[in-house]
This record gives sequence, structure tokens and C-alpha cells, in this order.
Amino acid sequence: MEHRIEKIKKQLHSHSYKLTPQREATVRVLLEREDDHLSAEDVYLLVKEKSPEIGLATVYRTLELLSELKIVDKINFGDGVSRYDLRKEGAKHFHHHLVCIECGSVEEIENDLLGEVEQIVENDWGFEVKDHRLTFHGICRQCQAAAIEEDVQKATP
Amino acid sequence: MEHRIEKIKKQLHSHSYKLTPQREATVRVLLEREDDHLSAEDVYLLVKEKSPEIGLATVYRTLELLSELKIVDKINFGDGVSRYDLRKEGAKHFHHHLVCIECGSVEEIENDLLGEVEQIVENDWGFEVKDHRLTFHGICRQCQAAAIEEDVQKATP
DNA sequence: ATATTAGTTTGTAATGATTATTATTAATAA
DNA sequence: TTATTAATAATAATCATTACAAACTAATAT
Repeated sequence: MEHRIEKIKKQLHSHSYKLTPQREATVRVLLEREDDHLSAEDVYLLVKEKSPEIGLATVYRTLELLSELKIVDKINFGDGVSRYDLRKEGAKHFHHHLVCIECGSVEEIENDLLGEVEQIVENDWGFEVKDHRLTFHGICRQCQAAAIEEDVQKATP
Repeated sequence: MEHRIEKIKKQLHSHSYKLTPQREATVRVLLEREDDHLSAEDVYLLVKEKSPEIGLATVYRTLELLSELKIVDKINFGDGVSRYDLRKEGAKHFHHHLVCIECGSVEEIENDLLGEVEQIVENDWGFEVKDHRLTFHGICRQCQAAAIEEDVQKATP
């Protein structure tokens, strides 16, 4: 934990930004809830628990800054809210999402699914790929199970 | 053109919705500007040229309806605006985007890049894939050329 | 120590996209 | 024709996000 904070502090410094108490509090929340795909509002409320004097605009600015420095990914599942994910240490951008269209759950998967696909894009379209966003929409395991359950119920009334 | 409108009309009817004049005008705009990734506002302004009495809320409702019926794809490039693309006839969901981080241009590519990747997701995560969104962020051909141009300028002042 | 400066934060106002509401109109059924 | 329902227009309301002005902080120069 402290180690990662230290690292982020250095990243900020190398761009002549400072790790102010507000920024540190924000980063700590992101670290604690690493897999949660928090919205700015979520982050704000969580930071407020420990640092009640922080302002919403500060949280937005901090998240924007972290996103510019590629410390967090700003992602969008199409529900009108941006979500912010701390990049995992060592992780490249092999970071995809499974969004369930039944229950709305979001699972995160980590796998280099697109290595050769990026090659194809570079070769066939002359587009220099820096990053990608890949989201699958479908039915999660739980909802599949629930659907089968329901069918059984109907069959044996 | 008329053929596709007729088809959409049937799709609406099969869900007991009607192809009202306003809805038809909206669909016509989407057909005319098929590759343009229009925002709701864009669509509204274009529809207004031919049907000045239409309301913005109607356009929103129509686009939402078409999106629910999978006649259009509602997509989001993270710039705070939803964009609406008519699904191409016969096209499956092999429909990806190349977003340039320099000039902001969006190119659309059509290619089944993810056939086997979807298989992997289904097998390894038990997630039943219905659809996906794949966006590449990087430098388009034009901006690459421009960058090289600039370097030449610097080298020979 | 004091003044200066740049960077940061706060609280709030403003903006822009989208959604909800309400009254009206058109289409359909009885 | 009358009653019912669906769809629309105009506008108000909402929600996420950004802009702004004033106050504050920390570092640096005097």
C-alpha cells in the first residue's frame, strides 16, 4: 500500500505535481476499492468519510489528473457515468470488462486477448494503436443459473 | 432505402410500435448519414431541416427505442455524448472503432476480429457473450504523416 | 522575517446532455 | 361518435461534469 502511494507520488513529482493530502486521500480510496469501478461520486463519498472537508471538484480534478498520467483508467459503460480504475501494477492494458445485461454486474478480466488483433489493426488500417477498450455484453454465470432455475420452476408447478 | 425503411417498420410493428412520421424522418437521417456516428443533437438538427416541427425529446425517445430493438447501436467514445449508429444490413456485430487521440477522428472498421476471443470468454469465464464493444485509441494515418512532416521541418530549418 | 509567486482547494454557479412532465394531438377501438 | 390509447411538443427538471472566484498553502526570493 505505502509502496504504491510512494510510487504514485514520484510519478506526480516527475510531472511537477504534488501529492497533496486531498490527492493522497483519493488515491487511498482507489487502492482500497481496487476492483470496484467507482464513479467520481462514489469516490467523493468514500473520501469524505475520512477527509470530510474535501470538495467534489477536487476529486474530479484529481481523477482527471491521474487519468492523464495513466495512473487510472477512465472508463465508460454507457450508463452516463465515468468510472475510474487504478491501473494494476505491472499490468499492461489487458484489462477488459464483462457487463451483464440482466443484473448489471461488471466483472473484470485480465488477459492479453488482443495482442494479434492489434497487429492486424496496425497492418491493415495503418492505425498506430496506443490503447484499447474492450467490453463484452451478455449474461453472467449467476444469471444463467437463475434462468435455468426459473425454467425448472415452470416445468414443475 | 425504401426497402430498409419498410423492414424497420415491420420490426417496430412486431413490437406493437408504429413508424410515425417523426420516427421515419429520424430513421431517414440515420440512413443518409450511415457512417457518421451522430449524436442525438446532430440527428435532431438534421431531422429539423426537413421536419422543422419535431422536438428534441422525440428524437431522444426514438433513438432510445431503436436502440432497444437493436436497430441502432448506442455507443460512447467517452466524450460525454452518446452516438447512434444504424446497424448495417446483414452485418453482425463486427463493428469497431479507431479513435485518434490527436485529431479526434473516428474511423469505423468492419471485421470479425473477435470470433475466437468470444469463445475464450465463454469457455474460461462462463460468460454468455451477446455483444461486444471494441475501440482502439491511437494515432490515425493522417496524424502519423503530419508528425513525420513536422520532424522534417525541425530537421531542416 | 516578509513579500511574492505559482499551485491547489473550496464552494458554488454554470453548462450541457438527457429525462420527466404535462398538455395536446392523432390514431384506434368500442 | 365517443372513449381509449399511443405519441408528440414544449418545457421544466435532473444529473454529471466543468468553470470560476476567492481564499489558502507552500516554496522561493528579497
